[in-house]
Amino acid sequence: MNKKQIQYFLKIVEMDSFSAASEELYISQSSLSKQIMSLEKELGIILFDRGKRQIKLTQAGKTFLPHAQAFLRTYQMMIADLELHQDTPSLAVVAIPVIAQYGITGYLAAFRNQFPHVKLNLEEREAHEVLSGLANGQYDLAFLRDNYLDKKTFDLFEVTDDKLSVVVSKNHPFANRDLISLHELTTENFIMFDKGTVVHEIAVDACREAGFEPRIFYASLRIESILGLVTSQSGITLMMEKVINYHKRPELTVVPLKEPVTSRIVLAHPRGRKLSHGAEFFLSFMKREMNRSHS
Amino acid sequence: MNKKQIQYFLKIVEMDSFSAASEELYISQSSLSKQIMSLEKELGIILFDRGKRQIKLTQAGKTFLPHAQAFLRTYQMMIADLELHQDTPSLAVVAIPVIAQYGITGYLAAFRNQFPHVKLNLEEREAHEVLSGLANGQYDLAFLRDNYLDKKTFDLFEVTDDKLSVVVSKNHPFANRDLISLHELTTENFIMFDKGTVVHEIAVDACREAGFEPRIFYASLRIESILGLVTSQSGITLMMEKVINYHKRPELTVVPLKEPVTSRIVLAHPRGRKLSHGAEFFLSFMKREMNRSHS
DNA sequence: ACAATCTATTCCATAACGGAATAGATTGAT
DNA sequence: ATCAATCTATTCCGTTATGGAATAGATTGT
Repeated sequence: MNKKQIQYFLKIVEMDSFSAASEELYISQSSLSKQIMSLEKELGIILFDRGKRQIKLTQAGKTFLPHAQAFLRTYQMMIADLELHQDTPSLAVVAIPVIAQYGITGYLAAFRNQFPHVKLNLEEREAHEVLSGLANGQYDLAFLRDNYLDKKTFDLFEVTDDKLSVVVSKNHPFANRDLISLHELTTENFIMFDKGTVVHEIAVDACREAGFEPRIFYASLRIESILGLVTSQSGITLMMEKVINYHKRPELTVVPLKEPVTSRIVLAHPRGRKLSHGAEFFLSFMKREMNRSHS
Repeated sequence: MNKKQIQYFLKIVEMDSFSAASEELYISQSSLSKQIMSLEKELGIILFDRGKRQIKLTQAGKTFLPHAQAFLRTYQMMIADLELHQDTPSLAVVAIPVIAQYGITGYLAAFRNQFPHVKLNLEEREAHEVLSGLANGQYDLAFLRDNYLDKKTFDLFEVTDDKLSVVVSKNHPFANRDLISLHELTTENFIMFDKGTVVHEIAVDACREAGFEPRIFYASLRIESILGLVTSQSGITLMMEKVINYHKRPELTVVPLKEPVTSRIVLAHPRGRKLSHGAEFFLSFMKREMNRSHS
C-alpha cells in the first residue's frame, strides 16, 4: 500500500467516477483501474461497487475511507514537520520545452544568482507529464501554457503571452498580407506540431472554430523540421509568434491572424497545496521581476 | 512512500544497523540500503548518519520517527477495522515444498472440507521467500523447518519431525549397516540439495560439527536427480528420512545416523501479530488434529 | 438498434525492484 | 602497521511492476 494508491482512492470517492478521477489525476483510466484493483487485492476487500452506470463505495470502502483520509493527513503533517529539517530549501521546477524562446532561462539564472542557497532543479517535460508531475507532488512549480488548464485546480501567475500566427514562405501568396483570417486557410496544407501537444490542439481547435478541419500534411515534434518544410513551400503552419521569431528565419514570413488566438505562459502550482519555502522564494522573485519589466 | 519503506525504516531504528535489520526483514542488505535511499530522496532529507562504525538517526530522522510510527499504527488499526468486512475469512498459507512428503496435504483437504467458507490459499515457496513473505505480512501462516528459525520472532507449533539419514545405493558397502556415524563419511562423495536450501545447510553443518567439510560432488534442487545419482552410485546423500521414504526407491537403502540430527516441521506465524480469523480457525484446527493423531 | 459512456483487459515498452557480488570505508586484533 | 572482520554503497543483471493506447464488454439514454 502506498501514498499514491490512497490519493487515487480519495480522488475517485470525491469524483464518484474512475474516468473523471483519472483525468483529474492526469493518469490513464486503465492505470487507475489497475492501481485500485491492486489495492483491493492487498486489503482483501472490494472498495467500490462498479458495473452499473454509477460506482458506489461498498461497506468496506466506507470503512476504509476515514483511514485513508487519516493517512493523508498524517502525511501532510509529516511533510510540514520535515520541511524545517531540509538542509537546503529545495525546489523542483518543471517546464514545457519553451523556456529559451520566452526568455525564462534568464530569470532562472538570475534567481540562482540571488539565491544560491536554494537548490533549484529544472526539468523539461511534455505538457501531460508536467500536469501529472504537478498533481502528484513531484514538482513544486511548472511553467506551461494556460490553454486547457483547469483554472480551479491551479493557482496561476502569468509570465508572458503569445499569439498564434500564420507562418509561410517568403514566396507564398500570403507573404505580403498584414492580416489573414482563418477561414482563408481552409484549403491549405498544414505542417504541425505533433498531435497531443498543446500547440497542436490550440491550432486545430482554432480551425474548427472557424468552421473547417485543417488538412495536416505532416506533424513533427521538432520545430526545425516544421520550419524546413514551410521554407520549402510544402505547406504552411500555425505557430506561436514569439517562438517563430526566436528562430529568426529570413526566408519565412509571419502574418498575424485576424481572429486572435492567444496562449499565456504561466507559472502554476496546485491550488490548496502549501508551497515549499524554496517555491515561495521563487514565486515572489518572479513576481518582483515581472513588475520590474512591466514598468 | 509506501508501507514497506516505513517498516524498513523502523526496523533499522530498532536494530541500530542496516545489515541486522536486513536479516530480520529477510531481504538483502543492498535492497534495504536502496529503499532507504529512495525514501530519503523522496522526503528530501537524510534519515541516518552512516559512515562511522555505528549509524545514528539524524535530527530529521528523529523528526520522522514518530510520524513513521503513526503511519504503522494507522495501518494496523485499519487492518483490524477491515477484517470485519472481509466477505469471506481468508487465509494465506505458504509452505516449503514438502507438504506431500509430510502428509500435510491431507490436513489441508480436511480443513477445506470442514470449513468451506474459509478461502484458503496455499503457495509453495523456497525457505527464504517463506520467511520474507511472513515478515511482510504477505502470508498468515507458514509450514517450514524450525532449524535456523529465530524462536523469538515466531510462534511455532510442531506438526511433525524428521531426522537426517544417510542414503546409499543397495550395492554400497554401507548398505547393510544399521547405524553410521558421520565421521565415517569424511571421504565420501556427496550429492546434495542446492546450497541455500535449509536441508543443505543442516547436512553441511552436521558434517562440520563432526569435524570435516563434505566433498559435494553435485547439487540439485530436484530430488529425483539426487536419488538417480545415488542409485547409479555416483555418491551418497544426506536426506530427511520421511522425505526419502515417501519416494519408495527399492534400489536405495536408508541408514540412520548415530548422531541424531533432527528437523521439525512447524506451523509458524510472526509473534505479536494478531492472527486473522481464518488463520485462527486453521491453527486451532491443526492443533485438534495433532492431538487426535497423537492419542 | 445505436451512440455514448462506463470499467476491465490486453499488449507492449519502460521503470522499479531485488539479489549477488564487489567496492570502499572503518575498526579491532595481532 | 597489517590484516581480518564488519559496516554501507554501488554495480550488474534478471524479474516484476507500472503506465498508456487500444480495445473489449457492459449498461444506459435516445
